[in-house]
Amino acid sequence: MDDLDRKILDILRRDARTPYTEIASTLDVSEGTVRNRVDRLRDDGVIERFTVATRTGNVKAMIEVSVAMDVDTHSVGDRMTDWDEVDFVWQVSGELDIVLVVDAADTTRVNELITKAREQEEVVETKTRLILDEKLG
Amino acid sequence: MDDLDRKILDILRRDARTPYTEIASTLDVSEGTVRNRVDRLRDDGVIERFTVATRTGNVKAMIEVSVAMDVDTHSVGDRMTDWDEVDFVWQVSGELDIVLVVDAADTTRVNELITKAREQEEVVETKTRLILDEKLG
DNA sequence: TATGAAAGACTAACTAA
DNA sequence: TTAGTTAGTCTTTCATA
Repeated sequence: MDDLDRKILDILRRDARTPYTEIASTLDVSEGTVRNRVDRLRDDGVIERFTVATRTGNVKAMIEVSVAMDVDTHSVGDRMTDWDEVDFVWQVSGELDIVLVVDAADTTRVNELITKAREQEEVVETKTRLILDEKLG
Repeated sequence: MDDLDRKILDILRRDARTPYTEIASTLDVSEGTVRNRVDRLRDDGVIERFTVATRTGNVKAMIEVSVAMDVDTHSVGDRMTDWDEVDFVWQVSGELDIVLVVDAADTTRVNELITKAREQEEVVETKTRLILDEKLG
């Protein structure tokens, strides 16, 4: 991970469809260099995947979920990855155990997701926070 | 947004480099249809951007930040987007105002980021939670 | 790093609902 | 009029030297 790698990643983060040729001329290296670097970054797991950032609904939110002491948070979390409108499921340290990042049509749908979370027998508490604005680092 | 759109998005979310021809044959439509749909989804803002999910460090964390009553959270948040290792800056509702999603080399670096956040004069409180595991929805 | 070959994406004209 | 298809062309990526 040197400076060139970081610059390539910056460009890809903003637009992963930028052609290697364009990245190359921007950074003043050859197309092959960019391609080799990207391949290596992928092999090394620095690039986890090429993906799309979407906004299918009008409301993004974090639903924080706390599960009972004696249950495996992973199995609860795994189940939630299958729910519609759930973009990410994070296992986190701290007060609550799981954070769902969701992208829903409206607040009613968010509410339905909260209800669904609360209906899981392992879930003892939820806290929800709307994501009012998102900016790229 | 019909079922075909959703299926295309699912595929792209998992691998945005899947060729249109491959998506097309998986979903039993023509390559042109996939391309037209993707273009439209992009124009409509459903696809915000093509990007890479990265893990440059070994520790991901949420740093929650609370700012003083009388300041504009946006200006504080905007400043933080420029910091290294910050992937996202969210303005959120609820107890704290801003969530930084960071990807740092180690916990020492996370700690340095927390310190940096606390050094901002508008910041009155921080809470940090490590992201122990991340799964795609 | 440079080049030719292969793969993929794009243009535009056409068809069907 | 809108969505889908197809054929031909152009661009990007890939493999090799």
